[in-house]
Amino acid sequence: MKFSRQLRMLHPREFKQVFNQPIRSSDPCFRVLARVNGKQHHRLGMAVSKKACSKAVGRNRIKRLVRESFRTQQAGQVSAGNLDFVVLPTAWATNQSNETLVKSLSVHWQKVCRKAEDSNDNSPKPNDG
RNA sequence: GGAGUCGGCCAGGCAAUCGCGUUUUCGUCCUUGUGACGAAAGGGAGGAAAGUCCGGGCUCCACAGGGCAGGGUGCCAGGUAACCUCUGGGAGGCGUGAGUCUACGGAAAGUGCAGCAGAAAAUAUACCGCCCGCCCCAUUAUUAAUAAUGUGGGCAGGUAAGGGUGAAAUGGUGCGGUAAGAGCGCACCGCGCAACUGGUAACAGUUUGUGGCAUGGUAAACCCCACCCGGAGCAAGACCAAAUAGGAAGACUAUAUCGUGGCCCGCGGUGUCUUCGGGUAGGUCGCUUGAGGUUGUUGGUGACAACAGUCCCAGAUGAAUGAUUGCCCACGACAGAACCCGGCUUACCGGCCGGCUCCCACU
Repeated sequence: MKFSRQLRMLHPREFKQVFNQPIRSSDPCFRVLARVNGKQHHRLGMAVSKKACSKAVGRNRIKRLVRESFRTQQAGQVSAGNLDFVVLPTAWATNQSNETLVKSLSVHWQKVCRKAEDSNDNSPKPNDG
């Protein structure tokens, strides 16, 4: 699959929308936030802080892994509505191998999509969990 | 062969599949454009891209001008757009040597500073000593006065040889000299000044003359001297332009105020008149052809320069340059361009090449 510029979130206001009322998924490596975007495709945004990784080389590595994972897995999946994803790596992720991070991400994608479908089905009812 | 020293180079490789920017070409579509989509081909991080410590280019402020303040540089010459820890040379320190290190101008313009130790730390001084003289004491000689002697005491003076302190104590060694001593005198060494010679110069000298010898250290303390430095930075700056708002440009000019930077001068705007276009979000440019790389020739010890040929080698902007698999090996460190160059500094797994020095062995 391709990963063109249209599949990326480019403006601060788009990030703000996701931060507003997101679907969450987190583990020691990443926090993933998502929200239905009402477009023809999923979109990806990243926020890799200097706090998470002080070296530019490390930040680039994480961003490339996230993009690659998104491209190979998420773009093919069909869910109730297309989503905007924002991936926030933690400082812990800096020291992990590529393999570990890729595994972690694929779990996140599935989890977020399932949650999105559930909330779409149950949206009329209040959640009594 | 071993030890060392200096310089240069590389920064895992190959293949397959998938993917991201960029440039060019071609095709399709339409709203005919700096368009969208697709295909092919080319190219896609570093030696430090880093730290932002210096120096420039470039942009705007006046064409960056005068003065004060402030800052930088600091042996000599050269190279450079400019700076430097660049190049060559000099001096001094270290090393057997190849080499290497040096904030390396001025302390007889002035001011300041120096713990402990030591007698004394800057107009030299005199603690222990050494020595002359006088007085007392003791002993000996002597009739006494007196004289001589002293591991003896005191007073006044002469000394800086010797001792000890310190990072540093007012030239060193020897001989003469003297009461003891002293550049007091002499020889040699060292030092200062002048001349001469060599060198563009710093500086040097088996050279000559002269001076008995002075001006201790510290200027990464103030300072003095010489030379240099305007400020801000690509979020510079230029252009296109929704919403919104009513100003903007040119000419002339007293005060006040702003641009303007640490300050003053100076310069430009706000004021008046004339004429109609200005501008935030966002976008485009700036943005990579350059003090460029590379090959050769010539000049130079060299840094480097000149000429000729040849090449185009990242240009992103929520920010591309990656992932997976297989094989090989030395098993892969530090680390990611953000306007561009020249240096410096710091980080770093390892590997390769060359010059030179010393030691050992063999011929």
